[in-house]
Amino acid sequence: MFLVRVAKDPEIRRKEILNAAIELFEEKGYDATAVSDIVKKVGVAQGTFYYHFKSKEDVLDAFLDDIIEEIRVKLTAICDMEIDSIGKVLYYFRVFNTAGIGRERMMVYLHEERNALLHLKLEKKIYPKVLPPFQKIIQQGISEGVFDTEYPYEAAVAIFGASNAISEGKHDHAITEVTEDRRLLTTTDVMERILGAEKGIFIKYYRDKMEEKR
Amino acid sequence: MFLVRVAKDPEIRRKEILNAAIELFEEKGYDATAVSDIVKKVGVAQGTFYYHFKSKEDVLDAFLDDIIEEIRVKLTAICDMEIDSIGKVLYYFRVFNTAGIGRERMMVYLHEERNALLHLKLEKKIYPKVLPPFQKIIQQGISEGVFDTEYPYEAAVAIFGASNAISEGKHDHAITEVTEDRRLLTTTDVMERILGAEKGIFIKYYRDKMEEKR
DNA sequence: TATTACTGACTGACAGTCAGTCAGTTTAGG
DNA sequence: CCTAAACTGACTGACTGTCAGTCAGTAATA
Repeated sequence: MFLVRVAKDPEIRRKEILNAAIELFEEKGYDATAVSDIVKKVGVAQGTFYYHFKSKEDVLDAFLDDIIEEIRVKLTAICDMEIDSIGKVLYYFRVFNTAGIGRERMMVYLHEERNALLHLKLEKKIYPKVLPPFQKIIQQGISEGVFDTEYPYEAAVAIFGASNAISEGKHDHAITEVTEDRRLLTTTDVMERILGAEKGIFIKYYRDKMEEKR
Repeated sequence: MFLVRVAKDPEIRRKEILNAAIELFEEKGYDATAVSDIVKKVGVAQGTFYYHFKSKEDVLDAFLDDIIEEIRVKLTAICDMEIDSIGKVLYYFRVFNTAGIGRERMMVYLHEERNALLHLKLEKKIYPKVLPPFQKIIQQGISEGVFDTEYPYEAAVAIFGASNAISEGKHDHAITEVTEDRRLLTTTDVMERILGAEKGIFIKYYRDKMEEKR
């Protein structure tokens, strides 16, 4: 038994392998996906994998870079919009709620122990991409007079940390049952406080301008 | 070559294995520590390991349970103290800054990729232990009239998320250089805002009552 | 013909298994 | 009360299966 050997443009092959890997990562998790599974799915030899990727972790990095680049592009677009800072903050968060596989599934997925490495790497890689533009939005808000903080960078860091913790709590350790509505309410409340914004300004803006666009 | 076989009280043996494992985890990281390394260090056979532990992950869980129990005991003590909520909050955070190997080393350790599983598991396990008592402190503060929030639980979650994010070295790419002093300043600022406390109240209390005790 | 893409058998390291060993303890017969 | 047989459970270490990663060689292509 033998198969015809096909040589493809390396970029094409690389994509093939990467896509197969991503599908398997989403299906079985990173740990449980063997390199032999990936090459079987693509229909190439094990060596081909290592011709295109340095290691199994290297594919993971490529996967994460894809996700992060997708998000970065969207965020840059938001920063360049000609709207006020409140709107930008809300758009900014909408990107996270819809990015990648979709926040809900993504969140559960990231918290599975078989994806621990993926989780850690994503966190490490995404913050430097996301925080500087967010800081700019906050500074815009300060100029506009709607935000008031001495530490715009740390405010950005704190908001991401806090909102992440609030929405993660849903999956793990919530005492009170957390509805989607309460999550929105508490997250915007915390954001307003950290940014020194008028109480209720985000929720008001959200109800007026964001919801109608759904 | 042969060694005398020694049978010990299972609890003793278990501790021996656990301690050796912990030392190796701290030295080489979780991933890089092989079960064969652990048993070599204790001087027992591989099978003995699996007589006392279900799996390699099982030792990790035992290790984490140890750390968490140590912290839980300290936190409970703080909650039972007869002092005001501001003091309790500050003591609460001091426990985290000195717990385990020491915050600084622990933080670096946890962010190494070879410890990704350890990191994720610790996060998952520690929050349910830490948040409910912290919520109680916040409620005490509300009764005392120094805090003002409608969402004490989410405030607790947000504070942990935010302060973690600020100190976790997500500020690797910070524009301003982050000193220990700035970290304290920004963290207390964020806490005050989330809790609706008077501006500067934590820092003032810290400088007055906490620093003298060092 | 040279270079590039690819092959798949191979290696070494690892987590976990298992049939069997042996020191100590309990039981039963004298 | 002694002792030998039966039993228990901690322990052994060679073994298995799986996996990431390697490499000497082969086919396709420029």
